[in-house]
Amino acid sequence: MNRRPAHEDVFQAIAHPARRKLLELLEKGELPVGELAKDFHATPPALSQHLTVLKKAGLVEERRQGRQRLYRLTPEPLQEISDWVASHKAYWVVKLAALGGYLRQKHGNPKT
Amino acid sequence: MNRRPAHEDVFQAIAHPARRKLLELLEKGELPVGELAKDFHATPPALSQHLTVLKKAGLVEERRQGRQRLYRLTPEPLQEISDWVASHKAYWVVKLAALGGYLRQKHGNPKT
DNA sequence: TTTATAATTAATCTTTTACTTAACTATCTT
DNA sequence: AAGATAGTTAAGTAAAAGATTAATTATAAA
Repeated sequence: MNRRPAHEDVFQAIAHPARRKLLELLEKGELPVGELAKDFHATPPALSQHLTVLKKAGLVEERRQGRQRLYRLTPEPLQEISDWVASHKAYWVVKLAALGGYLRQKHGNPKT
Repeated sequence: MNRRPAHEDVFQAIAHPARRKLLELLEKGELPVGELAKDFHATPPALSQHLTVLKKAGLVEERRQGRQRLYRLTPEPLQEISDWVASHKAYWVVKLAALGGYLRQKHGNPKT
């Protein structure tokens, strides 16, 4: 069945809030670990390990410059999340809209 | 800082492929556990435990009918995923488009 | 060349996750 | 009432995830 190993799974990678934060920080552009560390309450090894997870999931790439390591976002794998959301959202929307309709009937017309 | 406990986190809940599959199955409508089990290679307790995770994340609700338990999708918490994707996708798109541009320059014009 | 800096890797520990088997609860059928 | 059915809860275990401290690598500065 060839399932992708958990440690390369993008759903898994974004499951931890610390890693989502890292991705968000990297939207500012390529940054050295030291910069990431500033906005981040964790020891250097913990940070490094989270970055490794992101790297294995293909979400970041690393480049060395002097003694710094610069990380940049490579967002392509996030497409898988986006696709999953998109392919199911159609259903949710109907579902949630139906709930909205129900609530409007029940409580009056908050948002005609 | 009031972080939501991991066992109620929707990102965590959808991180496991088995749970994503359950959500997808439930798009067909409310179903008893036995129906879910058919499309699902797992022992009853394993299935039950995955359903519990989904329930704690607010993604499904359970209703008893005779000796069956019917589960239905309550997709509202998935909005958090959708919002996260939406709020970052703007950035990815630029990033990926830029890469596309780069590739076009480099390899000729696959998709003017 | 020694020392400092930036960050990772290694080793270890704790906690959480996922799964399993066994026992249990509730309902339905006979 | 005695099974059978549907599913959960409990208890135990193994593996994975996350964090920590200590050791290591590579580069830069003194």
